[in-house]
Amino acid sequence: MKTRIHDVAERAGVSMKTVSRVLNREPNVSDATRDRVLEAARALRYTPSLAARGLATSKNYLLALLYDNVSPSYVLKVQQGATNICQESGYHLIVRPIRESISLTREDFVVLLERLPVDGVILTSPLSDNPAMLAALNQLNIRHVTIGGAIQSASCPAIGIDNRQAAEEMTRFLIQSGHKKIGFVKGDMYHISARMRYEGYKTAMAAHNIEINPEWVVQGDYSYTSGEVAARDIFSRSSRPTAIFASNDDMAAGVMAIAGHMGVSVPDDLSVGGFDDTATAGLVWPRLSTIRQPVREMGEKAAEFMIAPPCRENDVAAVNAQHLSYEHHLIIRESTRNI
Amino acid sequence: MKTRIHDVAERAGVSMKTVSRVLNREPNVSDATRDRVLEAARALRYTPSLAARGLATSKNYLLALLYDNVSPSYVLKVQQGATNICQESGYHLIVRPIRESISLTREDFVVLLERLPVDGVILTSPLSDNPAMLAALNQLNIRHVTIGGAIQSASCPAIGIDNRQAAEEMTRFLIQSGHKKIGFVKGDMYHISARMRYEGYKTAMAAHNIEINPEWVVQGDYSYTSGEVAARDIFSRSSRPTAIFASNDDMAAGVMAIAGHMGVSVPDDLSVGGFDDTATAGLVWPRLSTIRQPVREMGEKAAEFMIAPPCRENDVAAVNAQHLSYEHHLIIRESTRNI
DNA sequence: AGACATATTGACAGCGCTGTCATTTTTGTT
DNA sequence: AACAAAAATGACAGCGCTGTCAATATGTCT
Repeated sequence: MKTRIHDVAERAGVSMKTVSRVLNREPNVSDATRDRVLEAARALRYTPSLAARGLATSKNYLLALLYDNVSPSYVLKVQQGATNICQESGYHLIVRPIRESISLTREDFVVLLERLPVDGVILTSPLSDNPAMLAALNQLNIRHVTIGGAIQSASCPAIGIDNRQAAEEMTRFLIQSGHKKIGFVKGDMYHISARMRYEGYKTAMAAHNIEINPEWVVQGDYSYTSGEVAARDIFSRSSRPTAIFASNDDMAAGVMAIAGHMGVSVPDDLSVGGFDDTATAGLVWPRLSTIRQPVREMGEKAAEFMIAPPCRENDVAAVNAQHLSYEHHLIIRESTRNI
Repeated sequence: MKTRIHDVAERAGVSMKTVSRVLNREPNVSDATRDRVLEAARALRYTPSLAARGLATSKNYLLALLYDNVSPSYVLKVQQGATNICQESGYHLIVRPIRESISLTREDFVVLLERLPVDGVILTSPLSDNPAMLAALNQLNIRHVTIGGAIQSASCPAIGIDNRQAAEEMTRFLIQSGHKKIGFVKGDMYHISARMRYEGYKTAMAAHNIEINPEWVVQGDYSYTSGEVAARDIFSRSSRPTAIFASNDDMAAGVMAIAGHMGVSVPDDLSVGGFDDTATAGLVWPRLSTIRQPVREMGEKAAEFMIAPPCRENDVAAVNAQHLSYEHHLIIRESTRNI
């Protein structure tokens, strides 16, 4: 039925072990032998059995991507990046949506992780910053990497962008476009990113000596609906801002919908800034000015970290090299304008 | 380190095989023994090794979800449904985005599938209808199920909705709202769904003796951008329709964006209908009237089909029972109105 | 040429589980 | 009580691969 390593060995006239060596790119195989083996393998269309290999090496050749509740296009981009890398290395990516992760305990996560036969776990925000999850991972001694969570303070490889600086940049852009009355819609504060983005907004405002009107700063939760609620809230105040910076695209889209509904024209009466450059940003009209993160690349790097051999415990430099902050880009579209 | 079945057997005072029987819910174990084993397993926090089990049974306990290029929220819902079921049965779901699948040959797919160590493959549209993919699957004798592809004619389990009837329903709804000048944006004709939706539109129009103006029927490819292009095209004609039925939400959103841009007010000057009820439908303003598919349930059913023991070859009834057409729902929102 | 170091190769056990089949225990029947 | 039939249990091999370590081939240096 299925070809086994034994068949390849026979055809190439070598031992199984030698075939194994060639297939795993181990050293100490003569070029002639290597060629012979590779050809035999190709001719027989041999693919090694993951299960057998896993049993022998006590590896699983599987990574898990865990996510909760973030925007679909974000998750899918991470997924795409991670599978790209997995593919190259003979790994596979298994996915697990986890709903309402914030209400789960460490024990819940332990149970979940115990039955996940993987060599590494990729966490996306808000799981990236979930202490119970991180504790469970450490307890079970499972390698992991976070995307979009805290970076400097992380005790594991961590990948993201400088949310604070990016938010500062967007805010500065609005200010330089002539806006002074700038509202802000906060994201779910469970996400470190939400806190950093808020910080960035405040920093930029302070740097330009613009006082923040607290009536225009509203708590959201990163959902479209919360953006709508926030916008209704802000528009019901005695005075209105000329710009609103929503800390993600979905909320920005919510703001725009309500603006449209209330006869506030974007961008003529109101500039709206988003964050993430998800699919949403290009779907609304006018299209959102936003901050782009290189999400696919981040997914790739995360998988690379999990597949690469673990670096030595004491190698501080190597560990620091796993705290990776990617560049972001301010994308200017039609939802913002000079005044 | 990790507990093995041997440890559990020792603790329960039985043989390994008996533990195995209990864990796999095999018959012929006395209740007393079963309880003892289960307790021992729980106490030891035993989880079986997928690799070892896989090697012994020549199963992989993995399913693959293959997708190309459809809307992220759609894919994610299928994913969610499928993982739900996998979880219950100790399976795991591995994902594989496949880009530009239409340009790949059977041989490409064979190579791809050969290194996918899975027990079953779930295909979403447009892969569901890709003959090269289906041929590869059959050649390698890999179980598979399609979602959103052809149903009656499928040679494998197939899950979907009656696209034709759903499109007919939407069209009828527009007609009954007083519209006669109804345009249509076709989807990518590689998708069977796109063809069926177009059929449904034509059927409904014919049933009401309304002649279709070919100037208002434009080819799109299911993308947002193609919706924009289509709208520009339609609006540039000598006369304009009062309603446009775009055969998915993304294209409908594109139509709405261009309408907004050209001063055509939705729904006052133009009603717009979408299809799929993806996240997009709720993100645009006004929100789209559309057709909802029970996507999560479809993902669940697909996984169930792949996990359940294969039905006997000659059991025609059982095979037909695997051609499953789910109910759709017409969702009326603000993008359409009576005239 | 001989002695050693080094590079290449192979034999074999064993990873943790389940299938097969033999064995023991229980149940049912007369 | 004796026996057959059925239920419960266990011994053991082997799934396909790789790690270990021993064996052999090749090269290098006096």
